[in-house]
Parts: sequence; structure tokens; C-alpha cells
Amino acid sequence: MKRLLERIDREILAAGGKRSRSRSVVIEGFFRARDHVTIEELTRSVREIAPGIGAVTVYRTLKLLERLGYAKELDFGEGARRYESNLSPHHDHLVCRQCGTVIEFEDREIENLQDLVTRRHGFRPTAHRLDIYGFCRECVSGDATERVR
Amino acid sequence: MKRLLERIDREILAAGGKRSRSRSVVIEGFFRARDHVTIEELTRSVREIAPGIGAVTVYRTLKLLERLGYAKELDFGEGARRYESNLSPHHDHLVCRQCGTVIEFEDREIENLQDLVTRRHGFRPTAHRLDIYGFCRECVSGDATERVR
DNA sequence: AATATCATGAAAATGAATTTCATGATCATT
DNA sequence: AATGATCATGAAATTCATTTTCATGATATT
Repeated sequence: MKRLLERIDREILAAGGKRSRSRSVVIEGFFRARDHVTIEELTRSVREIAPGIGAVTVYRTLKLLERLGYAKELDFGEGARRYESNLSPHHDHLVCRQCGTVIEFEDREIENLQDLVTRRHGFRPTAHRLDIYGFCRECVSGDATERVR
Repeated sequence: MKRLLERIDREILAAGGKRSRSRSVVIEGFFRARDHVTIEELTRSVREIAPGIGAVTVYRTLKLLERLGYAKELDFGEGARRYESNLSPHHDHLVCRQCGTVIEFEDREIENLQDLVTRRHGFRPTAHRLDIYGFCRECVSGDATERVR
């Protein structure tokens, strides 16, 4: 973790940026946070360490991490973006509509088939997004009201 | 097309709704429009027939069609939603980052694998979204500047 | 230490989508 | 055909996430 933060620090310097306490706190907070955080969640957690930090700085820092390739924007259609760190390898998502849990999965075969499809269309893929929505094990078994929002 | 509009009309009535000229124009416009329209595009095209129609009505009508199962909200991360009609069967998307073209495709094998994955996690899927981003044949061959936004 | 440049936070701006509200249209009942 | 009830409409106002602006503070560099 320490090494990671130092590496990012160096990259920022190399790109003409400067160090700052706020930014360090946000970056460390981001990697410590559970995955798929919203700006609002991260801002709250980060303010427990440095109460003065503005949401704008969190926005800016995550954009920065995205540019550097350490963060990825997600959108599960909730109205606010989420971010995940790019430390774990690529994966897709199962999003529970009941409790909001996000399960990550990875399937080489699906990826391979995607390559086939794109090739068939002469399309050169750079990224993709596969999100499956539904109800997770707990919410299916518990007779919880399964409202489809 | 006529039959379709009549059917929707009946469903709206059955659900306690009423007929209106504006709504008819929007609905017909939606099915005539190219797929994956934005509210703004549809509003413009619909105003050529009935200039008075407000964007709000277009918003409301598409929400209505979505509730009835005739329209589907899409979000390619452009800042504004797009809608597609649910007349053609389920399909996924290849979205060109250069020219904006959207190619639709359908792959039973991918769908099957998705079912396997969800089952493995005890997850009950209700919907999914697979969007592949990249560059279409034309934009790859033309040496066009391939800026990744 | 001086200077240039970057980062910050507060407030303002933006922009898509939704809500509110007064008015008009449509339906069912006489 | 008039009546009343309810729905639909469009304009304006509102909401909310995100971005921009701007004056000030912090950080490198010389």
C-alpha cells in the first residue's frame, strides 16, 4: 500500500503535479474503502481523517486517478457514479436490486466470445461493460419483497 | 405499425390513462425514429409534426413506454440517456467512440454463459447490459485520429 | 527568499431529469 | 350536449450530480 501511494505520487510529479495533503488522504481513502464507492461515500469517510476536505477535491482526485489508470468509473444507473480501483484485474458485475450488493466475477470464456463477436463486425474493442442485474442469493431466499425498482 | 399504436393505446386506456394528440405523436415518432435516440433528438423530430410539444411530454411519454415494456433506457455514458424500442429482440451493443455508431448484436452463447455465472452465485438475473466500446470498422480503417475520450 | 505554478474549497454555473401548478383535454354519466 | 372527475400538457421552478470559476494557500524550483 505504501509502495503504491509512493508510485502514484511519483507519477503525479512526473506529470507536472504537486503533492498535497488533501489529495493524499483522498487517494489512500479510496484504496482503503470498499470497492464501488460513490463520491459522497468517499467524501464522508475521508472527512473523518481531514474534516476540511471538499467534495470537489474528491471529484478531482478520482478523475486524476482515472486518468492515471488506477480508478474506473462505474454507473449502475443509480444517479451517482461509483468508482472502483483498478488493482484487481478486469471483472464484471452482478448487481442486486434489492440490497445493492455488487458481486464481481470474471469469465474468460465470455471475454473470448466477445472478442469473436467484435472481430465478426470488424470492430476494435477498447473496453466493455457487462453488468447483470437481479437478486442475490440472500435476497432470493429471504422472502423479501422483490420490488423491481 | 398502426396495429402497434392501437395496442398501446388500449393498454394506456386499460391502465386508466387517456388519449392525447401530443402523446400519440411522440409514440409514433419514437417508433419511426432511428434506434437509440436521445430525448433531445426525439423532441426535435417530433416538433416538426407538432411544434408545440414540450420536452417534458417526451420525457413522460418515454417513461410511460418503458413502464409498458415498449422502450428501454440506455446509457452509454454520454451524459444523456438514450432509448431503444423493445420491438426487436434482446441484443447488446458495440458503441464506436469515434463516430458514435451503435451496432447491435445478439449471441446466444454469451447469454448462456451468463446464466451459468449467475447460477454459480445463486443470483437470479432479471436483466443485463453488455456494451462493448471501441472503434468500428470504418473508423479503424480510416486513419482517423483515434482519441480515446 | 522569490517566483511560478499547482491545488484547494466555497460558491456559482451547468445540464439532464423531475416536479409543480394552472390550464386544457378527454372520458363516463347523465 | 352539459357536467364533473380525472388525466395530460407545457412552462417554469426545482433537484441533484458534476463541473467551472476564482481568490487564496501550498509546493516546487531557482
